[in-house]
Amino acid sequence: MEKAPGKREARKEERRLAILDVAKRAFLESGYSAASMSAISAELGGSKGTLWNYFPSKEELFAAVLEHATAAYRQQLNDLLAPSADLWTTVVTFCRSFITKITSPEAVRLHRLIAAEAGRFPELGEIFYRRAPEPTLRILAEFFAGQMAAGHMRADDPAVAARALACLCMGGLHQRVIWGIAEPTVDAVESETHAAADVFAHAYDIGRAGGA
Amino acid sequence: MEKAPGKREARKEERRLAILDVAKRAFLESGYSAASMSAISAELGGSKGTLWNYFPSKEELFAAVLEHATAAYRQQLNDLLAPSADLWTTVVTFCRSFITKITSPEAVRLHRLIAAEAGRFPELGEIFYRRAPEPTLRILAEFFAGQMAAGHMRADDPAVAARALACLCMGGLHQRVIWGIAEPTVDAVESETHAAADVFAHAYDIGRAGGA
DNA sequence: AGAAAATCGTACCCTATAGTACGGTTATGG
DNA sequence: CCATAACCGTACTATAGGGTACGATTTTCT
Repeated sequence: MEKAPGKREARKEERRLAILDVAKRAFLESGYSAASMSAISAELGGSKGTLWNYFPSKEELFAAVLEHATAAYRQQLNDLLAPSADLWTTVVTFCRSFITKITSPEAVRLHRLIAAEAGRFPELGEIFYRRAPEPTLRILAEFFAGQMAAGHMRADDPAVAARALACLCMGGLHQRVIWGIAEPTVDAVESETHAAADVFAHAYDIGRAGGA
Repeated sequence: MEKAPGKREARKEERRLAILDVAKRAFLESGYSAASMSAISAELGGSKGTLWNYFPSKEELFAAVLEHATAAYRQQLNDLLAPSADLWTTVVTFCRSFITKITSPEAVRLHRLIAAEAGRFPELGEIFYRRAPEPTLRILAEFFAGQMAAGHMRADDPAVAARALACLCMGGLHQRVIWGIAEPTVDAVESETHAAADVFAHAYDIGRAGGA
């Protein structure tokens, strides 16, 4: 089905990506209402006609931007679970990576934007959820199911365990960063990581390496 | 210090509250950018001059609305911790009330608005945090400190325990409601309540009443 | 009653913005 | 080499929104 690219299509795709990139910055920075098509077009450098040629309205550009951004977000969340020697280390490592990702400036802006517009663009929350939190929870749940079966942690509903760990990672520092009252410094991430992992380990009878 | 009210001041205050009420609806519904001063003034029924008489700019009206709304929000969060016969029941009751409050339509809209604008109005997140999450966490932490001292739960940092419980209540259903992909039905709240309380109870060695 | 403050209605200014129109220009494909 | 599709620049429309100005009117304080 894939034909030889052809310079036409190649340039079009490249341009499309450039537009999405500029528009993404604009929307993440200012929100939907405050971002301006004219400004996006100006930063792109071409004419406004061209922009409307690619995306026939502000809403459709916005939808495309979110589609693209959440896809990239998902990509980043896929490889967070890296099994280590022991379960405790795996959990700590996951928490650290996960908290680091979700408190990164771009992730925070994306989160804000989605929360802000979820009321007026109902599909928006769904495409985000299907792409980021849901797969992450699924991977976690599958992993915990195996660990429970192997007797490395208390047996219970693995989906509940997955949600619990995700909650513990998202509720504290992440929330405060979103509210703009905390910075995701390395120290803050580390402290949050250990608090989350600690509570989780106690809840599911996970032994700490070194026997603390 | 408080002088006799005087009809002048009384009417002024009343009018001020009416403005805040209308403006609150507008901002919660549309967000800062999309809400319009002219529309607010129109819904109020007076002249635009009067509106600008009370609040000299859109930004100041917005700030006043948030100030007022978060104050009300705090009021509602204060009485959530109602000690019962045993600790397990207290925790479950708290989770249920807390989750119910934070998933209510108005709380969700407020949350969205604050998340959306925290980037551009840095003080905003702070006034919200100081008024709602922080007092709640403090009350929880004090309560847990007492329970730990009495040997009713595993002794640990009570602040960490408070944060953990709050995270467990905010991470699941609440997030999905904010993203617009879940409804805060009674059943959903109940299920979330028990999941959160269960994990917390295991993490802190809290015995269930009836010995499950 | 009379001064002062608040309100009203309305018209107005200025700027910004989504979106259109169009004639000229450049690149691509056959 | 030529038709065609994309692109550019620019000027333009229409609308809306924040904020102001001002004279007329009502309400409150003394």
